[in-house]
Amino acid sequence: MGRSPCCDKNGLKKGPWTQEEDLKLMEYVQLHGPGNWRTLPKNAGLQRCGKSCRLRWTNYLRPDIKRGRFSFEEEETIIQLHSVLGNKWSAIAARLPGRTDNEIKNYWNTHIRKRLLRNGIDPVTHTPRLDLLDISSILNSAQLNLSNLLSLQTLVNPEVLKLATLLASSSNQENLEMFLNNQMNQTLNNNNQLPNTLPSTQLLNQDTYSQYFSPDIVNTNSQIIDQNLVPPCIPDNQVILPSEGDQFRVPTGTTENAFQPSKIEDKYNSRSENFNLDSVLLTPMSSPTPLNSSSTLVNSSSTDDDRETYCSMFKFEIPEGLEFDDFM
DNA sequence: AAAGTCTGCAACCGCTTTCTT
DNA sequence: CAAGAAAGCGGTTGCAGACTT
Repeated sequence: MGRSPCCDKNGLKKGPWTQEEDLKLMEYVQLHGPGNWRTLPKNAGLQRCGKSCRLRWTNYLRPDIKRGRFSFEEEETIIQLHSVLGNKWSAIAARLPGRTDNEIKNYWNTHIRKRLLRNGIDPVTHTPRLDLLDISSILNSAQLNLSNLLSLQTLVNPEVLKLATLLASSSNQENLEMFLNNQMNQTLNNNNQLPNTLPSTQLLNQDTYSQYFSPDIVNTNSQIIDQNLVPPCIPDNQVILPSEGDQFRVPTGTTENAFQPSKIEDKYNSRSENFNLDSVLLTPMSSPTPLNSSSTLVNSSSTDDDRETYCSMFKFEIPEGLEFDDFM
């Protein structure tokens, strides 16, 4: 059988902690150390449940907690980690000494997220928001050629645009139109969030996938940098097609041949000892939108703070040992 | 000055994972 | 090994203070 209940919920106090309660908890923990939260409230003379005590200690009373405003460096770290880890607040907090997951979560929701939205950045995908654009008018009015697409590069999610370029350059304009329409519909269906996954679930199998793309687009799961966090998505030296739910990106500057399986395999086979194909494919390789004064997202009226935040989101590291040009 | 609205954050809720018996 | 509690975690809520009308 399991353990006995941690506490009788009846009659236990809830809500804000008083100074007296804080003192009792601090004194007890200083004497006996944190842990054993089940018996702590009774032993410390607190009318709280153990869970409440644990939260109060870890989020507020712990002596190593750094209080006060987040520094620029901390904010930048949060944004970068969030782009990789998503809402894994505890994982983010583990990399920010003195900050709790709750504090980071609150700061994200009340400050960073709002600023990103204000700057036209999707806080979920960390890319410019596709829904801010009228893709349908682009499709209806403009010739879908390479130069038109490239002229949009400062506006559209660069990954999507690159994929569009890829398709456009291979005389695949019908597919491009379908793809962009699907991106747009998906965006609207997802509360205006720019999707990083393929447009809809019925497309996410190998058969229907080929409606849109030739197999030279590699599944990279490129938002995931830390391989320890996920099962390897590139088994052995195989280049695999996306499966349901997989994410994909195409590096900036990719030509249509760059991701042909043979190219990847050649690169893999000729790798040096420390060349790690997984890390290459798992790492976002784009340096997406040119952040210059003509960008509509970072313009002359943006504050330095805004610029820094925006720029910082796209700092990705290229794995050591990778000659990126060789891939192109 | 009062009422209404917004903002930030501590604390709670409920689900999942880990641990103990 | 199973049952069930503790611990961990992310999402949400409630409230106090700040700000706006």
